[in-house]
Amino acid sequence: MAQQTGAARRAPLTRERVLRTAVARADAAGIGSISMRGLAQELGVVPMALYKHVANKDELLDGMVDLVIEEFDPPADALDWKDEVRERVLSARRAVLRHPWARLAIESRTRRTPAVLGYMDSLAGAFRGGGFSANLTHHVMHALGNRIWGFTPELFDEPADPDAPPPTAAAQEATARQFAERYPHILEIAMAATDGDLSRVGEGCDEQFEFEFALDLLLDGFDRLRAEGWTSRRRP
Amino acid sequence: MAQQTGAARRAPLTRERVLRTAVARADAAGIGSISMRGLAQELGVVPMALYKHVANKDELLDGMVDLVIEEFDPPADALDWKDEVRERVLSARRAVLRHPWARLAIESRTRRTPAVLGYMDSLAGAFRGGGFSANLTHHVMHALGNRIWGFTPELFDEPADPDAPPPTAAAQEATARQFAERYPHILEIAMAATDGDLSRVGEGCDEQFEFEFALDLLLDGFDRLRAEGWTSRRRP
DNA sequence: ACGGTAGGTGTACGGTGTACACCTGTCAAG
DNA sequence: CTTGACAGGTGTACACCGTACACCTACCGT
Repeated sequence: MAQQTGAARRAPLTRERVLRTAVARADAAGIGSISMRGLAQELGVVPMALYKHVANKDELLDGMVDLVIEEFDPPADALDWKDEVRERVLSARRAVLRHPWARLAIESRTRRTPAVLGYMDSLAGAFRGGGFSANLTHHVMHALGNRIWGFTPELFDEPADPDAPPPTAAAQEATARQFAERYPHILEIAMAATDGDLSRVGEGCDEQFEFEFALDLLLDGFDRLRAEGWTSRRRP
Repeated sequence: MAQQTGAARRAPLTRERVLRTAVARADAAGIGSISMRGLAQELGVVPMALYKHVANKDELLDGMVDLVIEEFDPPADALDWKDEVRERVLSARRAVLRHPWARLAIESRTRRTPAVLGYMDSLAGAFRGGGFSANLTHHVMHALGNRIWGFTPELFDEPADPDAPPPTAAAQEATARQFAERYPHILEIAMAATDGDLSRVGEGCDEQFEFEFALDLLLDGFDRLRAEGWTSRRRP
C-alpha cells in the first residue's frame, strides 16, 4: 500500500512484458508491424523506455524468437533417434506455424542465443544418442539446415497478398497457361500437382507434405551413413 | 553532334546502369548500403530519378538478383541428369558466392521474375529429362529448397563482424570451453570439426563441403525414388 | 514550327532506430 | 529521518529512409 500513487495505473514494464507484447502484435499484424515506436505506444510508454529492457531492435527480435523456441516440445527420449529427431523438428514446425512471422525472423537473425544453442545442442544429443559420431552429427545437422526450425523456403507458393483481389478461377487458369510456352516444365509440375485442374493452382502446395518428404529423405540418408560408419575424417 | 550540350557530361541513366551500379555497390559495401538516396548520389542524380527506371526498392532488389542469376552457367545437357543438376546448382553457388549479399536478397525476395522462373524451369527440365515424373520432380525441387540457389543457412558459423577485433586463439578457446557444461554436444561437434584444437573454432566450417554433402545426399535419395517409380499420387 | 512525352528535378511527408540529457520515485545505508 | 545512488520512464533531437506529387526541360516525330 506504500506505492498506491503511480503503481496501480500501469503494470510495470518488463523485458518479459515487452517481448510478449511484441509477439502478440506480430502474431496479429505481421513482423512488419513491429516498430519500437508502435510497440511503445501499445505499452502506453514512450519509445525510449523500451531501451531500458532491450538493447536495440535486433535484440528485441532475438528475444521474440527465443519465446517461440520455448514453445518447442521437450525431448521425449524414450524414442528411437529417428523418431526423436523427427518429433522435435515437427514440434518446432508446429510452433513456427503458430507464429507465421517467426520464419522470416529466424532467417534474418544471426545471434545464437542460449535458447537457440540449447535447442541445437539437444538435437545434436539425439543424434549422438542414436549412435552417430560427433563428426557425422555435425554434417548431418548442416544438411538439415533451416529444416531444424521446421520450415523450408516456399519455392512455388505465391506469397499471399491480403490486399490483392481474389482472382477468379478463370483468371488463374489464364495466367497459368501463359507459362506454357515459356516455362513448359513448371507448367507440367503445376498440372501434376493439381491433377490437371489449373484453376486450383492458387491453392499452393501441401507444405506439410513437402516438409516431411524432404525430412524423411534426409533422415533415411543419415541412417544409411550411420550404418556404414561414414566419416569425413582426413579431408582438407 | 546535335546534343553536345548536356549529353557528354553524364552518361544517360538506364535501368541496366542503375542495376549494375547497385550490384557493384552491394558487392563492395553489403546489401545494407543499398538505399535509393545513396544509389542516386553515386549515379550523380537526384533520388527520384531512379523511379523512372525502377518501380520501387523491391523491384530494384529483384533486378539485382536477376543480374546474379544471369551469371549462372547455361545448362550443359550432354550430362547425365545428376551431373547436370549438380553442375547447375554448384554454378549457382559460385555466382552467389561472388555476390555475398545475394544470399540474403534471394531469401527476402518473394517475386518470381522471368529470370527466376527460367532457372527453375530449366532445372526442372533436367530432372524430367533424366526420367523423373512431373510429380516426383515437383517434390524433389521442394526438397532441394534454397539449395537450388547454391546456399544453405550457416547454422554454426559466426557471422563475420568486420568491426570486431580479431579474437586471440586463447580467447577463442576460452569462449569455446564455456560451452562445455551447457552445450556438451555442440562442444563435441566443435572438437570433432577442429581435430580437438578448439583455437581453430573461429575458422568456421567448410561450407563448400557441407553444401556438397547435403546436395549429394539428396541427389542419391532422389535417384533411389526415381528408380522405384515413387509417386505421391492419391494423397489428399 | 509544334505538341507530346520520356526523363531528370525539388519539395515534402510520414515513417524509422536510437543517442543523450533529464527527471522521478524507490530503497538502502548512514 | 535524511541522503544519495540508481533503476526506470521522459523529451528532444538527429540522421536517415522510401516515395508521392508537381514541375521543368530537352528531345522527337509530325
